[in-house]
Amino acid sequence: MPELPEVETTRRKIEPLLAGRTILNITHDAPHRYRDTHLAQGRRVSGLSRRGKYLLLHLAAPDAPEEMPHDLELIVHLGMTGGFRLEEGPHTRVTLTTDAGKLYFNDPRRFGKMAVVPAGEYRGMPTLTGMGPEPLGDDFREEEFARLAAQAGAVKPWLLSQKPVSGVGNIYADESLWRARIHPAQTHLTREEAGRLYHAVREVMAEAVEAGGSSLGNGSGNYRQHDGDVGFFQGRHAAYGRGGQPCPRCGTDIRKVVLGQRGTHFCPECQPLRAEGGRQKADG
DNA sequence: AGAGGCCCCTGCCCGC
DNA sequence: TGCGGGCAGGGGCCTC
Repeated sequence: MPELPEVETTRRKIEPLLAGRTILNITHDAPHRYRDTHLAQGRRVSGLSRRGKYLLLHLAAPDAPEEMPHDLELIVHLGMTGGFRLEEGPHTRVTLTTDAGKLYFNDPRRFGKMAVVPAGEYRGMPTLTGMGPEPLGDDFREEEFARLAAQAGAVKPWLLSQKPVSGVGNIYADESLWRARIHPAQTHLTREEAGRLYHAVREVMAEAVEAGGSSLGNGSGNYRQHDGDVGFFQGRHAAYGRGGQPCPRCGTDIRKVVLGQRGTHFCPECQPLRAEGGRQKADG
């Protein structure tokens, strides 16, 4: 369940199960995917935060006073199919045992990753190191976003890079571009286009978080929270997954193409590709 | 420096 | 029914 709204929903959902608990052990059979998890043993989970699509479990020494900052973090990335469960299943990859019980990490495709690191020490994790601002935070500023967008190549792969803004994945990139009426392959956004996209990203992310994210899949239950809850933002998708269906704004069939190796959905009428005509002087 | 391609994995759906 | 191909919400690494 892996874009920002799904990760944030996961964070909120598992926080009551983990906050204040002591980790007794973490077991798995893939040391290269789940690194140094033994370091979490005996630590107290002092809080759960999120950065982009990464979940961060704050790990404090057992005897550390409340006011002392945590010194280790368990970083969790859900990949494409990762999620937590209360019951063990055929795709359980990691078992997390605390003094309150067990929590299982379910991940059919095994793209998910975990690592225990010193707090804030993200060397060797290029995406986390180069992560752009949180889309719903005060650090995400329209002027800076527009400045970067003016220099960027195709806008959708640029959004997916996590550099201009964090947490945007394939669904919310398509939805944000649809809302901003910008073609996914548009390069060098104008100031007006960048402004529309900035606000679209913020709106889409805020609405999706409030909706509990998007739960795709065919009802078989792959994409849901540990307690069985599903998000309902998928019912509001205007472009993503709607190839061949009418655009909610103009009725033209949504087109599906491949861009940057990712399925990409857009309205050819509302989101025309603007020709990069006569070079303008970049004197600003 | 930065963009594009390929790879990591498994499951499911579709068409033949 | 069986099987091959294509596809899937991500990101790291390598190559130009």
